[in-house]
Amino acid sequence: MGRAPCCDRAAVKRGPWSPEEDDALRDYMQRHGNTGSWITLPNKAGLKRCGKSCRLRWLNYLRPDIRHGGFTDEEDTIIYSLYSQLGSKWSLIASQLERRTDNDVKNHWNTKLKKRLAAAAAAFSTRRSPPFMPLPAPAAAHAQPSPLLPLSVPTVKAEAYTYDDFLAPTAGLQDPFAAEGSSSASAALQDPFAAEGSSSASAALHDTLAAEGSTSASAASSGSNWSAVDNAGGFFVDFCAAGPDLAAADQFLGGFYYPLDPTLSLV
DNA sequence: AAGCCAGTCAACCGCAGGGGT
DNA sequence: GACCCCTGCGGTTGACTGGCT
Repeated sequence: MGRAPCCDRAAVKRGPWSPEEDDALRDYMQRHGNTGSWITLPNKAGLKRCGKSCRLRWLNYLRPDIRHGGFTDEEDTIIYSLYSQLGSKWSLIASQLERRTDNDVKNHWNTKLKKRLAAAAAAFSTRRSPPFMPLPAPAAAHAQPSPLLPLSVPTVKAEAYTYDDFLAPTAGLQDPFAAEGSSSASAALQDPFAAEGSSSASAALHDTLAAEGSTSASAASSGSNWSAVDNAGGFFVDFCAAGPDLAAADQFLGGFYYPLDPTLSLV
């Protein structure tokens, strides 16, 4: 037995909303706002709709402060990055994007980004074996939540995101290696490229890959590994707690998609 | 012109969790 | 603590559309 339906299905209209219904809901919300409950709103607004349907229609479509479609490369980058950290926490991801709904982000991921990611992974796997994993796995797939959370992700930024944007220490950032007594590991995790003598993370990544003549790079220090694998327009960078021999990824900590050129897209 | 197919996205469904009683 | 109500969320469905044969 399932839960009782929230409303009488025979008495309410379902399916696509008509312009008249949109007008009625929009007019009601503009006059009164949602001061009461969504359950009682349909009656007050003269709608033969379920309250949940009204809520969804307003939040995902009629609300004036949202925009649809046309995701920018910058937004795509943020979505890739946050998905690698959070998994399918669409409301959290949407909260990092201006005027986007969770439903829109979810649809965008399922219809476009996921396919681009799969295509990039397939293209990569035909060339060589990745050092650890070619794609950041969703957080939900890991037994432990990423200790890198909460993220400090800028929501308004004109230029491409850099390595530092996503891993800069924040007040809430925990040092995953502090308990292990390692003083250098967290520093290495925060800037594994610093040792390369480069002033910028992207330049260091470029240099590292160029020096290796390779499409991937990795490094290990006392307690952490990082690895980067390329695709057409950037790199997937993963961070893992090192295993006993420092060569194996023991625990996935986080990762992000790092676009070397924001004007390029995957695939 | 008709049928098929894939892509897109609005909408639905059911569950989880918070708050009130 | 148990129960109920309501909201929020994520997974899924299905209508619609455009391209292709």
